Amino acid sequence: MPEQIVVSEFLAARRPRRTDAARNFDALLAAAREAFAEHGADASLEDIARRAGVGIGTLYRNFPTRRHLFEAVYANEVDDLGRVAAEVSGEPPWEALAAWLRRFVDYAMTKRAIREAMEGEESDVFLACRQSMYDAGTPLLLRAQAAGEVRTDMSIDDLLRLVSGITSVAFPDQGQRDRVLGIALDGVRTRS
Amino acid sequence: MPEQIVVSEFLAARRPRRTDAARNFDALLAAAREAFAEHGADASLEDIARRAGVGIGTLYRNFPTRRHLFEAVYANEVDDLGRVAAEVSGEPPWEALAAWLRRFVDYAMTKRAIREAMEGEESDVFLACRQSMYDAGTPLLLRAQAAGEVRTDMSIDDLLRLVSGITSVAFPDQGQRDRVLGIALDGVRTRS
DNA sequence: AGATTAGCGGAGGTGGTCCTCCGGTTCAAT
DNA sequence: ATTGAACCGGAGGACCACCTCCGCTAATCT
Repeated sequence: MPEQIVVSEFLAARRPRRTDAARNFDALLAAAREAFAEHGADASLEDIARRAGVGIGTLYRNFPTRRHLFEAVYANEVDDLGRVAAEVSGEPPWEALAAWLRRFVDYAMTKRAIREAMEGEESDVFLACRQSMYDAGTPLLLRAQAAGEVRTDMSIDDLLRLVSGITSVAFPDQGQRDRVLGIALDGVRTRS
Repeated sequence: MPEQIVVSEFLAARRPRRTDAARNFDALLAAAREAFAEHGADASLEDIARRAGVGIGTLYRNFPTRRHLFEAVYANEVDDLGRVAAEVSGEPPWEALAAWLRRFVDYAMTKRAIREAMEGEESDVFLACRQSMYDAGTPLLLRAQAAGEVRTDMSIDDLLRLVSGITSVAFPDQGQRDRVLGIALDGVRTRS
């Protein structure tokens, strides 16, 4: 099992074993994901508990601090990203990279949160997550560069910051977002 | 006098005539600019008053609601942008556009705020500001397109959203931000 | 200089969020 | 079915931001 699963293992370890407790844990995670997507990283914790149909005490038992909760949600998303990278690795170099990046954009929750996570103070979990994202994307980038499809004067860090910037801006419709992302990616490709 | 000044006229009309009041007004605007840049659009109003060395009552007298204050700061910035557009209009097409966009990025305050202003509900002032920005940028874009320097399948709206996306992401250092911006702008240029 | 009045500023009421604590409830193991 | 432990949920105190209101201050005018 590759690196990418490490994060969710960390999550699974914290998931309670009793059935009702586990259900609440999942509900909280889902509600938090939703709330963070909507209001950014400082959504109201009491609102999250409400959405999850759970008392505020339960939230605090599972996630002693806002950061714990935030990290848990984030880790979940990042894990998926690793899985997608494996899935697309069969495609031609450029298509694989583009598909992965498009998926990167689609993470609605992470839309706002990823940005706030990249700035700000680092925690172990955030560092691990970022590393995991980089590990997932780097092979795709390197392959596209080796194939002469992507300019060689940029790093995975540059690439993800570029894309997450576009992700964090509001667009009236999805079509425009795709168009603008396409333009940015044209800058990433080598000139023919 | 072109369109761009309209916004600051609106501002000047609201500026008190008494000297101490005018000073407070300016201090509040400066403090707000700073606070919004730092904490985003929901910075604490009491903190802003404190920074300005002014009572909270004074803040509310000048700006009855947070939106009023926000709009005032925003209008100020946008106005400058119009002025810069006029300044660079002598440069060659591509250089003029690029210089203007780079200036666009530099507006630290607007960094976070512009993004939040572009989503969310529209107000008259925001619409006017956006329009003013578009009015300033459109001639530069059209000229660069006419000169065959910029792809013709994108609008000023696409362009500003692209750039403001990059603006809203945190970068470890200014150099990386410039590099990434350069890459995105390569996507904007026509292929030679 | 004195009167006038615009403007100041902060005390305090309101409401929302954070987080703790513990009496009651529900699960699971026997 | 019973029992013990794990878990639930929300009442409540601390805190902070918002915004109003009004007695006081100081700028402007004559």
